[in-house]
Amino acid sequence: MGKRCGLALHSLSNLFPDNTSSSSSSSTRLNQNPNMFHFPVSLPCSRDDPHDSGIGTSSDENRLPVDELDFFSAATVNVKKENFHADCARLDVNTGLNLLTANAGSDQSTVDDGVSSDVDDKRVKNEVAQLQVELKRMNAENQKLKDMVNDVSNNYSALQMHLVNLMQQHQRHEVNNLNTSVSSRSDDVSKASLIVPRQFMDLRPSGIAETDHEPSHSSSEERTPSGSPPNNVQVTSPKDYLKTKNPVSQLDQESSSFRDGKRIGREESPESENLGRNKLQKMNPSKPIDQATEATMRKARVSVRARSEAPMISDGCQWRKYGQKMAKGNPCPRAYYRCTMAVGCPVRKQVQRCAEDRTILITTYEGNHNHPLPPAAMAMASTTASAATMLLSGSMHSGDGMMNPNLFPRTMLPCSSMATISASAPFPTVTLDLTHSPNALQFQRPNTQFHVPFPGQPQNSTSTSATQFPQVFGQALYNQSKFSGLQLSQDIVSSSQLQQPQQSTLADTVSAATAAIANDPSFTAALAAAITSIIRGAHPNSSSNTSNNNNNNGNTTNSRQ
DNA sequence: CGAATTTGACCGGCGC
DNA sequence: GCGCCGGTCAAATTCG
Repeated sequence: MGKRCGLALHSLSNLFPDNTSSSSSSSTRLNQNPNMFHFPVSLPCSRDDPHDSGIGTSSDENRLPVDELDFFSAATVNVKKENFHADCARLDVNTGLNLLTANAGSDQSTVDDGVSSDVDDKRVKNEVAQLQVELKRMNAENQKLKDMVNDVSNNYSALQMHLVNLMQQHQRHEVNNLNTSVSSRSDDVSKASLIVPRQFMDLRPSGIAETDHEPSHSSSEERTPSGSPPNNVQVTSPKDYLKTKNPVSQLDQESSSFRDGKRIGREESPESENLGRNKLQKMNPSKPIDQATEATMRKARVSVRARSEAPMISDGCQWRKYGQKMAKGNPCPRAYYRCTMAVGCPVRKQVQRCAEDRTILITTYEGNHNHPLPPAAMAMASTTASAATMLLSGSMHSGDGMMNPNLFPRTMLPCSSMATISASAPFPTVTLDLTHSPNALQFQRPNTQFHVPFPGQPQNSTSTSATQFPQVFGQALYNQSKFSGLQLSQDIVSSSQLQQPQQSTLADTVSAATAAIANDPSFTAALAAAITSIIRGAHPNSSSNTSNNNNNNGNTTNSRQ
């Protein structure tokens, strides 16, 4: 978790450009804590008037992050007053507690100077005492932050449900059509694409295990996950993708999957294991859901479609090619890579060009890294994880009757705008499509493919692989905010893209994207959603991942011989 | 010479 | 049961 937070927040915190602030003081504060979890903390207190905060010290004034706080000023005025003290504490936490404390301590010690010759000792003691107090305060603040995150999460869920309902109402007639299509499902692929059983993945930690009572609406028309990417049929295989409950840990689940001795043959192949497990689950519904969950989680994939002349998208990770096959229905070979950044890392990816448009490179990621990732890789990983979370979390509500499962794609996906849930693969696959024009937008009904383009993606643009993910990143935040029911201007995404040099590294693009986002008032919404996502364990590089390392390592090492 | 890639073979799942 | 297919392995080959 810490890693995840560090990553996401770091990137975000870096976003706060000094240029956004008119005063140098704010920038100073920002610089002090580039890695700090400022976002939630600063919300209430932020803003321009340090004086109101009652923190009268000059140091406080200096520390005030004008710009950062400005983002939230409108929305948090009341909160500010109500939580005055808490805000003060937050300021202390954010701005560098030690400095403030040290100053106060020194002041106090100054008073003591005439009393004793042990001024230094007393000063130190005072400082220690104050630090302890501050530490307690910080702990309290942390707790508050957790509460805030929970609130955001709850709001997220509520808004999401509300949005779904609204869209359902507006699209009811279409839903009827969909239902008709579902009932009369035929072999026609186009029809099948309309059939969209709920998504079975629920990455939310708090997520209630979604019970899947629905009959299988469809099975995989194609076994190739990315074999026919252009047509992302939005169908899942309910029975294969058993319900999941706790995302917390995808990795944990993955690693734990090695416990059962079900594996036969190649034990290092997670895919095989999962397939077998899924199958087993079908046959034995009474089996603990955990196994099914594990299988589902492991099978979850994120596919990225991007136009690129490069043979492979640079995503910050190190990969080794271990195979290449000619996939059926695609003249272009499919290359198989595994992550080599750590021994036993279970992450694999497939790279293949689109049969219809060979300028489109389809990269499909599977699994979670069991090792720390470089910033660039983390940005990508978090983006894809966020995308998956955004889409998949929507499934949670399908079980409560709030949403017609068949409606899911038309409601959720348009909102998520950048991703699709593909049923063309035997595994739940989130497809991030970077190949569509920005104007083809979210609420535009994506025909039979629920292929939703990135709003900020230039159409028909041929870009280097390195330029793709920044857009994804910005889009991810955009979608996060949107999915949370909050509005984040698309300008953020667009501007972030504009700031991207064509040959920039992923880290640079991420920074640029985040910087662009920082200029938008609704940035907080995006951050809130992102944080929520992180807290929920959507981030691939979570501490839980680390805990899984051992298991994963054992897994991969269990080769045939 | 070590590392990375290539490529044919192998394995398991799945449909017929 | 058989064949197809996706995915993986590992020996052979290539590269730096």
